[in-house]
Amino acid sequence: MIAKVSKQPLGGAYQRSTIRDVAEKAKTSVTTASRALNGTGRMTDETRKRVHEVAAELNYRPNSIARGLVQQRSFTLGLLTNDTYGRFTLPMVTGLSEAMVDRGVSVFLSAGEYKPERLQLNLRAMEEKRVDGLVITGKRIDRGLPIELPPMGMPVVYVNAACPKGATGFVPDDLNGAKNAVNHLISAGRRKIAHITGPYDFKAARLREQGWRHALYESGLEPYGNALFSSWTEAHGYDATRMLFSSSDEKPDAIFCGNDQIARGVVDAFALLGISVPDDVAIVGYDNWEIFAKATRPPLTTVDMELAGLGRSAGLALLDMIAGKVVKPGIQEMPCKLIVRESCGADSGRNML
Amino acid sequence: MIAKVSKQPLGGAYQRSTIRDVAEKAKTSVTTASRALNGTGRMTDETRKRVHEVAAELNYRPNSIARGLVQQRSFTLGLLTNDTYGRFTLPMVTGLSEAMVDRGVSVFLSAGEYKPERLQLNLRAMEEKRVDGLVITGKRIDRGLPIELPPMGMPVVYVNAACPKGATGFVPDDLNGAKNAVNHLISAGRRKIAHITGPYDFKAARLREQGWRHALYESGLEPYGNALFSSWTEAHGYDATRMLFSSSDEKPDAIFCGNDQIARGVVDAFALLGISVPDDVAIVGYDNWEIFAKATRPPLTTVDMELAGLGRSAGLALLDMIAGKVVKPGIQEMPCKLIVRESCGADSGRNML
DNA sequence: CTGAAAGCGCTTACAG
DNA sequence: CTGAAAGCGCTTACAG
Repeated sequence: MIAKVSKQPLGGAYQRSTIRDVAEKAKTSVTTASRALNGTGRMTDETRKRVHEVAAELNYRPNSIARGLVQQRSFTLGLLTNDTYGRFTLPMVTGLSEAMVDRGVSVFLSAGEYKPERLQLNLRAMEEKRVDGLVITGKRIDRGLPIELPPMGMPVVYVNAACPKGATGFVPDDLNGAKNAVNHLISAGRRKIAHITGPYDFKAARLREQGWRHALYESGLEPYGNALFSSWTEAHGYDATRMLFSSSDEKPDAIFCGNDQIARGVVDAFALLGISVPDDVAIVGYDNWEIFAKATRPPLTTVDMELAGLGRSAGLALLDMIAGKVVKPGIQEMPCKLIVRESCGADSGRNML
Repeated sequence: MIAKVSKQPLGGAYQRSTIRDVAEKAKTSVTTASRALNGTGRMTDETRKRVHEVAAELNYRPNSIARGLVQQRSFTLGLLTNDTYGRFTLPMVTGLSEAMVDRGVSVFLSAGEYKPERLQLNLRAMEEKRVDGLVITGKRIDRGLPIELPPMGMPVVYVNAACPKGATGFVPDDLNGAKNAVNHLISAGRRKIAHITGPYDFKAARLREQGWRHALYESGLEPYGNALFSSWTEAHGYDATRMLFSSSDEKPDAIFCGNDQIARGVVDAFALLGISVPDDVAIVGYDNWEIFAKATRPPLTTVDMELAGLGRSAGLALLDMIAGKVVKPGIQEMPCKLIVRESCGADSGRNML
């Protein structure tokens, strides 16, 4: 016997079975069918089982639109971002959407919209879709999105973006991420540790620089010169390295880099200079952007910001807010994880926390 | 006077105004308000204008859930992908979602779900949300997604993924993309053009190889040896180049690479070999993955698959299918675009079509 | 333990 | 030109 799975009206769209179909076939009321399917109410196991069987037979899918209308919940979230390249957004949204789908919640993505009007248009579409909450995410922790939120009431969570007072936000703990990285170099015996990083104007760059200083200070070491702030590019790592090694000063035995692209530029410069990594100089990057970190020769030891976990935590917090629970406001700093590969001369294959 | 924008019930969620509020305040029936807002029906301009003013005053947002219930349309799309890294998905989804938001349609993203059960779970969530259609996308054009679609009726479009018979799909025209790239090298005076690319097992690799052969054939040139198929990695480009240049044979004066990572490896190998790019050897990559193409020294001439356009076209086709229009089935090959930078020795700054 | 009925916020024949 | 009423597919007091 073949289950009746579809009723195809002439020329119309695919027609799904409704809860009425299920109720009729299971010889119960719609009320009871609804309760059986949702695991609520009290009824004989026999009734509940029968309803479930019929639903499976009819390939029934509850219409979440109808449910949303009565429950005043859409079981959807909106994600607003201005991170066009997607470097930060994608892992984040992966973690978010995986955690959400397990709870029956789907995520609307608004990607690559960097113009304020476009962002606003997206927000309006999400308002009309009655998203239950909003995740706002950016590519730097010290900038908000140019967007005007709907007047109060809609739960919002910020990820890797500036977060208004009283709101809830999640960012990577860059200070300690950097400290751990530098401590790793120190414990591997390095003493003259330089720092090449992104623009001073980025809070992430300043935090990582602080982490570098703190770790050295705590071990009684001096920083090797000042941090070299500039752009987050390979070119900066490359140029800064050539500059560092063209002087006649005492050379560093390690370089902590503000991101993996810079680290890649550093390693490439050493290759051309004939300086060996990690024998002569140890390198640590930041981001664990695998397409760089793994392709560099040698592969980079680097700090992973655990962006998927960030997305996941933000989503769960948002769900709590939606459920009416009180969520601690303020910025939550989530731990980063050092990924040890070969560029720092320590045991590779071993991951330190 | 301050517009009344919210009614905050005690402890409850933010309460929006409904079409009833608008109708009452504009002193019309709900029917008329609905028609005024939707631009349908006939009525005095005066009435229509009044309704719109009141709606703006109340900061009214039509409840697309309620509308969806009666129109049997959700104005949402689902995107299913197994491209965890997001290299292909992100530009695609950007193009898709930008085109959709302008038409009032939002996109559910299911990212990073590579396990069949997870994909299936996502699909079920989207069925329950009553998405109007599905975009299925992958990272290679010769593989489908391990997913069982709901029995007939739901419009589906495939992007950069294998596409079942009778379905509609969009892929980049890799054959002509490669031909154009090689023709560009030929017109720049190169005659001994080698090809280093990804695994033979990938259709994209085979198509690009064919494009290379065809372009050479049409100009009466011989391919420089056989294409070197292996992995899509920098390491392969690096190793293949060292091999090519360690033999005593006549050296190629150009290398067409199957992707930008390979091209990067090739250029890096030349840097260490002391061979000048583009003076001694010209290089063309594939993908226009800017993080590679622009950071390579010199920056890469490369083929852009116009993934955003692919996403956009797929979305528009899907909308047509949803509207009941007949969409030509089969695979649509979309043109690629050669981006000229400095690695091929032609005028840089000029983009050829 | 079970069900009839109201209602979520819209749209759309149908009637005037 | 305008409106009263039915209905989309559910959930949930309320009643028995």
